[in-house]
Amino acid sequence: MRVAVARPLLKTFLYEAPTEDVPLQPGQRLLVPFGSGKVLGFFLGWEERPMGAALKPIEAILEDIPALTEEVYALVRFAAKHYRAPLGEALKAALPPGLNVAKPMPTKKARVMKRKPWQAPSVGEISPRPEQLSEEQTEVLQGLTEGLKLGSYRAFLLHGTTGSGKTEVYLRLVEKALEGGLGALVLVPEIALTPQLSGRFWARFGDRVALLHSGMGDGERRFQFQALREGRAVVALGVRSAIFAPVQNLKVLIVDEEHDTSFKQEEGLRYNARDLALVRGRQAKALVLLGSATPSLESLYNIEAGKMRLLQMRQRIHNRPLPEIQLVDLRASLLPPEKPEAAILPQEVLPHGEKPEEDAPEVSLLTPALREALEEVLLGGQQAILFLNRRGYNRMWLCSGCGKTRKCRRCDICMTYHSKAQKLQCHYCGLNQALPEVCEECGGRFLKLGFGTERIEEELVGAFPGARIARLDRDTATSAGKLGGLLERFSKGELDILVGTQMLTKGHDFHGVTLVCMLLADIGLSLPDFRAAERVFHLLTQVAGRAGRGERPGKVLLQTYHPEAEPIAYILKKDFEGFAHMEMKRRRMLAWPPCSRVALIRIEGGEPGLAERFSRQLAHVASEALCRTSSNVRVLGPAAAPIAKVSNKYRWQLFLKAPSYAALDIPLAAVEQAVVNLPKSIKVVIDVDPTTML
DNA sequence: AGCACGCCGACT
DNA sequence: GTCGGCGTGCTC
Repeated sequence: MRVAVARPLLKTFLYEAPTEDVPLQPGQRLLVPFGSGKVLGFFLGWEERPMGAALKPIEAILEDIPALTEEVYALVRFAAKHYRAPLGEALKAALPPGLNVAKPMPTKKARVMKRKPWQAPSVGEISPRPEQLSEEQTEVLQGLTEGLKLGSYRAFLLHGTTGSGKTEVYLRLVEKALEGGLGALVLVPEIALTPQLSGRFWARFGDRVALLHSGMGDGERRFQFQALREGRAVVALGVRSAIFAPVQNLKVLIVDEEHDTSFKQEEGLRYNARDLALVRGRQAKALVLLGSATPSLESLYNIEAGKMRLLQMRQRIHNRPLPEIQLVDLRASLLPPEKPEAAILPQEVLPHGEKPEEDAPEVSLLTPALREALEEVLLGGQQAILFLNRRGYNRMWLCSGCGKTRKCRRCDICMTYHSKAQKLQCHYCGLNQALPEVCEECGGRFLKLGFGTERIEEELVGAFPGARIARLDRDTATSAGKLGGLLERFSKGELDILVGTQMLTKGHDFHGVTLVCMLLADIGLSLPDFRAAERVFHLLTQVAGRAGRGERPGKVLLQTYHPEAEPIAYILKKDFEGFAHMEMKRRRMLAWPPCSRVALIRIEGGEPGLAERFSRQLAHVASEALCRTSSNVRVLGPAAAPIAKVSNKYRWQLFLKAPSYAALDIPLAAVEQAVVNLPKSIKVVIDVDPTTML
């Protein structure tokens, strides 16, 4: 019998079948002897023993009913092939903790003995089921219901402005599915699976919903998985790995915030759950609904190609106005007129090795315009969200003597100063370092440059002593409980101002918020990634969307050094279509996705020269393979990765850019073959359809 | 990924 | 003279 072992090996293996006649289904979990030990394996199919081959017998069958349903098994096979991952490793990735190890499934008895029924988390304010839907909601839902009735594969893109009531559409669609005895799967971004959202599903569907979230304990996750597998739960709500959930009779798949990058798994089986939702939907003859206020260019491309139908909701519910967006030009508002560049340079973009002015004026992101707006909010008893996509206090410490910044000794990255922990921290590898008094190299004193959320919080507390202020980022929301607690306090009006990072941007529905400020919109604009502009545009739209979701209209302050930059200019015009057209034209011209297909090959090694040498070799191998074909695939690079060293590994990378997915196969196969002969100290990662080039 | 086998430095 | 470093190679 053919078996895939749960190891990162491209080969599969043959074993002696059990002597008695046992029915086995593809994907069924086995225990097999492998090398000197025993490992988890997956049954693939029956196969004759080759002449003269000595095969080991399998050790045990770990389950009677396969954890992986036939449908999920087919999906994983597709994913393993598409993303070029070993099948055994991919199958393992599709299983919840506890079932992805070489042990039998825990017995029913053990499960009954544990865990009282699952409790919905404490949630604060939950919007009740509205009696009446908006006109647009009704129309969209009608289109979806008709699609569902057809019982064949259909894909829709719901482009709904922030606050237009997309979540209610999802809930109603799931209701429809359940009425028809059908199962549903809802995927949300990592950070958006807040108590608020799960609370709404729980309130509507009770324990017919299984929640699948990485923040849950292993036992809980397995329990939820089993509830789906056994049909006790019929709706799965979860983050990207929930794409493999064993929902029975699956006929509705929903991907909320489909543009979000957290749907991409960045290790092992590097799948994109949004893309796999379309594949699974096709396989299951189901309806797939992708929703977003800022659809990805990939989805817009699919609309153009007629592969998906576009549904739109342009109005906010109750016809609430979209927030007014006001530009705050940091160049004008921060600077002493006689010395403009002095304040800009040290704060953000300091060219390599250049010394900043020592007498650079103290600047603050609490601009006069923002202070004024905050005062108004506080006087009116309303709430404000301040957004800054960077945690910590200072972005970097720079020696005024020698001009060098404090860098992580394991990574090619400036360390961030954290005032609460009194540490310098590397945001890439997590390394902490005690604070140096003066520069270790020249004894110079440090210039403490750049802003993080900690610094903003401190400034706020100083500027508005009476206000109730809290910070929400990875440093304060260290657990699901703390995150929920902060969100709940804010939602109940026990806080006036919340300052935070991305965590604040997604899916939250705070009705008291009338002011949102993007403290520094420029972050991310200049990343060397063809999606940089799209990312910034998405982020700014999402942030702006948090304002004015209640009775009172909202206002957004957008602070920037680059008001002319395209994503920012289009945000100010509230012109999604304009941005999308412009960006699509650019992608087409430069042949970047979605107008092409890309694979990234990253080569990591412990010494700088090693990674470089082998990346050149692999680039050569790819080019050679392409010489023999007529396809116009291009090999870009190799070049040092933008962050050239992470955790003491030097990183080089090259790209393959192809007109179609199929054209990537020849060069990738050649690279894979060459990798086998590389020394083991070199790590090579192939990322098909990468979401980030860093 | 594990795990074993196999050749070169600091210790009982 | 050994214990052990991790480079290389294999796992049905």
